[in-house]
Amino acid sequence: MKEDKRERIRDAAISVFAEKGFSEARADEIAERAGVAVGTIYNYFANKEAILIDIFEAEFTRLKEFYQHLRRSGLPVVEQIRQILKEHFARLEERQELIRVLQRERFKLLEHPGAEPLELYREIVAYVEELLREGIENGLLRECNPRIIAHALFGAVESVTHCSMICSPEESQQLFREAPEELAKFIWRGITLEGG
Amino acid sequence: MKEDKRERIRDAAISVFAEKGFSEARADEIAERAGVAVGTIYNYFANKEAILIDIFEAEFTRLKEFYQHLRRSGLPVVEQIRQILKEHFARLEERQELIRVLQRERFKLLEHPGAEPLELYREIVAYVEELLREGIENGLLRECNPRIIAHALFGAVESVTHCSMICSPEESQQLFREAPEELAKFIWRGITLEGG
Amino acid sequence: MKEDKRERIRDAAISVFAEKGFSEARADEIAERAGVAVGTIYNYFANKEAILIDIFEAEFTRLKEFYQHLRRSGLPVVEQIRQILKEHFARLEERQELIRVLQRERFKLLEHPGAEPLELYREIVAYVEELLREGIENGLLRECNPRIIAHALFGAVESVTHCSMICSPEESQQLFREAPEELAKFIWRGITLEGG
Amino acid sequence: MKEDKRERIRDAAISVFAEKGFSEARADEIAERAGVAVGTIYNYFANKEAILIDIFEAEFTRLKEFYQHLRRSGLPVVEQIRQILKEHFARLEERQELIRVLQRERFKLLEHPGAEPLELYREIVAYVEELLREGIENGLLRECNPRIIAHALFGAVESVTHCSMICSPEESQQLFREAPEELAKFIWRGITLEGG
DNA sequence: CATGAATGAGGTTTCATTCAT
DNA sequence: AATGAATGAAACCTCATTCAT
Repeated sequence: MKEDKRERIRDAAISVFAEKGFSEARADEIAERAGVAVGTIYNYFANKEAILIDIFEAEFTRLKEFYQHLRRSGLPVVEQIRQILKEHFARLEERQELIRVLQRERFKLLEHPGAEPLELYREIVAYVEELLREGIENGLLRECNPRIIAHALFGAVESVTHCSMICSPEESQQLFREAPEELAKFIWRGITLEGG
Repeated sequence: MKEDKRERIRDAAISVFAEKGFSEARADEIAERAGVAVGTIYNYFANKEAILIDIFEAEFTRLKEFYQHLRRSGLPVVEQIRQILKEHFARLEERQELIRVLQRERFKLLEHPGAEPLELYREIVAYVEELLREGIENGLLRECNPRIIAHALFGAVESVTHCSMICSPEESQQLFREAPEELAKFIWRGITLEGG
Repeated sequence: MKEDKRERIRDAAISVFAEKGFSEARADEIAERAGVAVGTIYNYFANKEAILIDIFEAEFTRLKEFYQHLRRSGLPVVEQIRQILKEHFARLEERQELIRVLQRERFKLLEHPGAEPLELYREIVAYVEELLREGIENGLLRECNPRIIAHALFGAVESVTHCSMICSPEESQQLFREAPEELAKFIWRGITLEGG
Repeated sequence: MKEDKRERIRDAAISVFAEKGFSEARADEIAERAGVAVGTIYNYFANKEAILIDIFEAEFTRLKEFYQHLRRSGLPVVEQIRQILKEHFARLEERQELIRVLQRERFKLLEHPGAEPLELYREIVAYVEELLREGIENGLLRECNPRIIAHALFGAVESVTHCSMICSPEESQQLFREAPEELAKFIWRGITLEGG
């Protein structure tokens, strides 16, 4: 019950942050959408920014766990990358607003250089980077700068959100249906050896 | 002289927006960096948001012109894409702060659905989309959804900015040197026909 | 308690408006005199102008009720006019600042042509106008344009405020003592039939 | 030519003051309506308030001269009062905006207790007051407090402006036609001896 | 723990006034 | 004398945060 209220506040915050952006989001509105009084927010979070940090931390922790799990799975590199993409798109579909907040407010992480979320983000990218490196070493992927390509991979996936920004809701729906397959192909070709 | 002052205000705004984000940027600081009084800002722009919109509009207009020029050039698709990447990275290198603002505040465009900048952005992506479509029709590029891939292309390129966010200044420098080549390869493989 | 605070803010505003005029009245000073923080004002009123409108509305509603009550009283026209003057001067004595604000800022009502206060003001004058018309029909008052004379009646009464503006506090006091009687006579002679 | 420009600025100010009130009147708009640059205003007036003071002073000086002239005319009291009303209404008709400004901003005079305009205003009322006193002494007017009645007289006349505030332009026109006669009768009966 | 009225620091914007041209 | 861009003090209002109930 207690944790439930914290959850509700966070979800309400996600919804408002996604819509107006962090800075324009008012505590009143978060409280209203969460169905609590403004004061209650401050029983669970130190301040508005703490909610955002918490959102980042929760999602990045979740992602990190996913990657750790994946690594321990012992699946071949190819399959791991496939799983990553699958996971990403599944998450995007089920929690569009959350993903939108993470992308929209990502720059705020820089204001807390030593804090948890940025560190987690680094680790997440590092996992992918290492995966790519492994793939290269195993002769499965082509030679490349794994850090750059790891980011490019994320960038390509995230672009779907930007795309949905400029098209109609109907086009958006179609987009979300086709994007996983399209991007998987795009990325796959981008990183595998010719003829691989 | 007059246009010069407007320019100085805009550049100062870019610098502050890049650093703190639009919402946290204070008019005082923009004025200070521009070397003018606060009031002067409002002789050139209706309000703080108008500066941001102007920044978007100016850059997107510039980009649109570049794309129009490119299209009229009659260069082969391959070469056009090469030029686009070259242009993007050159711009990123010479105006990092500007690019950072465009990426950071892109979501604000949604608040002005009918306004110029969003329309320009649509046109820009549409150019790339059409270029891809042309390449596909000519048998130069593989079959794909050109809209999705157009965005993915942008996303991959933009990811460099995010990458530079999480690494040291030295790593960043190296990154900017290597990224163009790396991304060109990644994208090229991602869109060409096998063995193309 | 809550309504009490709203009241205190309104009264403080009346005091400042009377002294400096609406436009020169600063929100800080209203808050200070009301014994609240600036922000508290805006928990009760949308903005500074809303306080003024509220002042007009409250007083005009009060007046309208007085006139409605009077009309239902069935008193003879003569007595009704006597009551109106009595009421006016009593109100002037007990709430000089309020009356001063109503007179001073009356022109601001024109900026809200369809709003409540102007409408109430119209109704109030209309009551007097009709009363005069009734008196004329009954042969108690001389033939006249009741609308013009209704306004003239108000104007004459209000002039006391202007008079007090240009004389010393001592003279003012004497003025307030003598004015009711003097004006009653003046008005009475002005509207009754010769020898009435 | 020089005096002409000063005049144009003053007239423009009257027009803006009448419309928006002194405090809401912007120097830019006065300049625009006067057909000069903002800076030019300050070559002729020390500041915005000085224009208002000047407007008051000019009109009150004019009025004072009229009253002085009248007094020296040796006309009978009755005729003098008739002339005063005639003059008032003529002025109201030819310079409605000016009259509106004088009435609207009259309270600002209190902020300059020792200044010329308030002094002139005192003198003007004093003339009428004395005229009334003379009439009473001569047995032409009824016994009354001449100061109060002098103000009441002004108040009644000024009420026409307020009346025109709440009615349609067409009603206003009719009002201005009928008011002089109506008010003259009202006032005359209010101050003369019964059967006078 | 929950509430929500109160707080007041702080930011945006306005606009009277100046002064270099 | 005329100009109008530049100035910056000042005012309104917002809204994250607190704390008494």
